[in-house]
Amino acid sequence: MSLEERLARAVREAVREAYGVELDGIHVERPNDPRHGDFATNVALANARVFRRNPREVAGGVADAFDAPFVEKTEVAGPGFVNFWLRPAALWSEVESLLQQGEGYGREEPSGDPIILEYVSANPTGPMTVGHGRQAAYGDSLARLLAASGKNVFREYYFNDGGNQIRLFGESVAARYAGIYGREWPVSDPESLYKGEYTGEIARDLSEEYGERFLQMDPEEALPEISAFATRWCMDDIKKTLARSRVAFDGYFNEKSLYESGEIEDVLQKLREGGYAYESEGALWLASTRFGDDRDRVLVKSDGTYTYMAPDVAYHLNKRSRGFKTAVDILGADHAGYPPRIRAGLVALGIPEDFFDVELVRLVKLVRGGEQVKVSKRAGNFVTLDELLDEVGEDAARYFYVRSSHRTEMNFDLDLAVQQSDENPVYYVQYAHARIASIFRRAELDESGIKEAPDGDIAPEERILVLELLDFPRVVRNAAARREVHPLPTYLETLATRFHQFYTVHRVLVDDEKVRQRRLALCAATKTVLRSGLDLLGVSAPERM
RNA sequence: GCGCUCGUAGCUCAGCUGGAUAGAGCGUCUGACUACGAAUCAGAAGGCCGCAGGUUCGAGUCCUGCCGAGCGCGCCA
Repeated sequence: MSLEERLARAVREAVREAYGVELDGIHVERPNDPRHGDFATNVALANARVFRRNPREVAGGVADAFDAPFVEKTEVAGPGFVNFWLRPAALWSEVESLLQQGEGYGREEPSGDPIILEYVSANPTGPMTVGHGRQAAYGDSLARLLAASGKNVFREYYFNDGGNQIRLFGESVAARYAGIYGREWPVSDPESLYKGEYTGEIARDLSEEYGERFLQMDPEEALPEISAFATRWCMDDIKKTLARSRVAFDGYFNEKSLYESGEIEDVLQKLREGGYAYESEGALWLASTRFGDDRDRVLVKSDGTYTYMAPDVAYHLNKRSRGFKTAVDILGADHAGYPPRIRAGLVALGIPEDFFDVELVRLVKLVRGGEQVKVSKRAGNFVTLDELLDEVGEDAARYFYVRSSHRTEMNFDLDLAVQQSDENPVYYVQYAHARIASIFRRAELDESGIKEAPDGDIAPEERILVLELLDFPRVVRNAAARREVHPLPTYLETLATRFHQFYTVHRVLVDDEKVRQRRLALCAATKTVLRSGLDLLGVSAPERM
C-alpha cells in the first residue's frame, strides 16, 4: 500500500475516533508549497457541513485524533487543511521498497477483461504523414500506459485494403506504370488519382519486377494485381516507419478478409432481419437515427458497392466476437462524425453501447518560417513522418508528439524543432538519466545492486525528490484512467528538475558510508523511474549523451 | 443553423476530475563551473486563466449564456 493510501486510511480512522463517522473517498494530496507539509487532506473542508462546525475546528479534531507511526508532525492550516510531515525513516523505507520493485515499480500485472486498441490504421495508399505520427506516438504510448496500469491490451492496425480507394490507388500506379512504356492506362476518373511522387516509385518497382506483363493483360484483370502490389508496397513502407518510431502492434487486420469471410454480408443480413436496415433510393440504409445519430447512413450504395460503414461495422463486430470487452479506436479529429455511426450499427446488432469508444487526436499543423505549411504530398514539402524523423530524430519526435494533450491542436514548428533540438525538454529528462549513470560509472558500481537506503536525516532537496518518486504510480494510474499520455512528460520533467536540484546541492560520493549509501539509493531509484517513464513514451534512456 | 472539441505568460504547453500565493520549457535580463557531466543550477521580468453571470466556505477546474477557433453534419474515409 502506498503512503498516500496509508495516510488516507489513518485519516479515516481519526475521523471515526473524533466524530464517530465513517467517511469514504478521503482525499489526500501533495500541497503545492512544501511549507504546507509532505501531504495534506481537505476532509475538514469537504465535510464541514456534515459536522455542522467550522472547518478549522473539524480539522483540529481530526489532527488531535490522528495517529500513525510514519507521520512525524501534523498541523492545522489555512481554511481547514490538515498537513502531514513524514518521518525520514518512512521515506527511506519507501525508497528501499521502490528499489526492490525495480522495473515493476508503478506498474501492475495485467488482469481483467481484454481491451483492443486500434491506432494509426493509415490507408496503404501512401507514406505516413506527420499527422499519423502523432496518432502513432499517442496510440503506442497509451497502449504501454494501459498495460502498465494492469490492463490486458491488444494493439491492432486495420489496413483498409478492400474499398474503392484501393482501386483508385491501383489505377494511379497503373497509369504511371503504363507511362514508363509510353502507353496509356484506361482510368475511370483522372481527377481523383493519387498524384504523389511515390506512385511513380511504386510503378518503377512494379516494372522492374514484372516488366510489361500487365500491359499485355486485360486491364480489368491486371488491376487487382497491381492494386495488391501497390498496397503491399505501402504496407511495407508504413511498417518500416512504424518500426523506426518504436511503435508496435500485436496484430494487423486486413479489411479484405471481411469480404472474403462473408462477415460483411452477415452483418447486413442481421441488420435487415432486425429491421434496422432498409432500402431507399436504390441504396441500403442503416436506421442510425434510432441510436442517436444525426441522420441515417448508407451501407450499400445504389451501384451495389459498400460504403466504409459496412466493413467497419463488421470489423468491430469481429473484435467483439474475438472476446474483447472494450474496443478503443484512435482517430484523427476529422473523423469526429464516425463514432456515433459505428456505435449505432453495433447497438443494432445487440452489442452494449459502452463496448466501442474513440479517442480523437487533433491534427498537426506544420509551421515553417512563421507560416503554416500546406499539407500536400508533393516532395520537398516535408510532410512525411520519415522526413520529420530524419530532421528531429526519433526521441525528440516521439516526446514532442505526446507532450501536449492529444485533444489540443498542435503547432509543430519545424524551424524550432530542428534548430533548438539541444534545448528540447526530452534532452533535459535524458540528461538527468545520463548524469546518474555517470555517477555510477565514477563509483564503479552497478546500480541494480543498490537495494538499501539506511535510515537517517533527510535534506529538503532529498525529501522533495523522494516525494516526487512516490508520485509515479499515481501518475501512471490516473493518466491511464483518463487515456491521456501527456501527464507523463510533465511528470518526468518535474522529476528531472528535482534531481538536478538535489544534485547541485548535495554530493553523492561522500566519505560518510551511510550518507553515501542513501544518496546512491536515491540516484538508483530516480534512474529507475526515469527509465520506466521514458520507456512508456517509447523514448530511449541513454547512459551517456 | 445544429453537434463535438478547444480557448491559461510574447511562443509551445502543464495544472493531480473543486483547494492554500495559477506552474514549466523556449525567448528576454542578472548571477554560479580549482570536487560526482554547466545539455545544469539560482534569481528577475512577464497573467482581468476568452467575456459575463451562477452554484459554495472556496472556481482555471462544475452549470448557463455570449465571443472566438478547429472539426463534423457525403451513396467520401
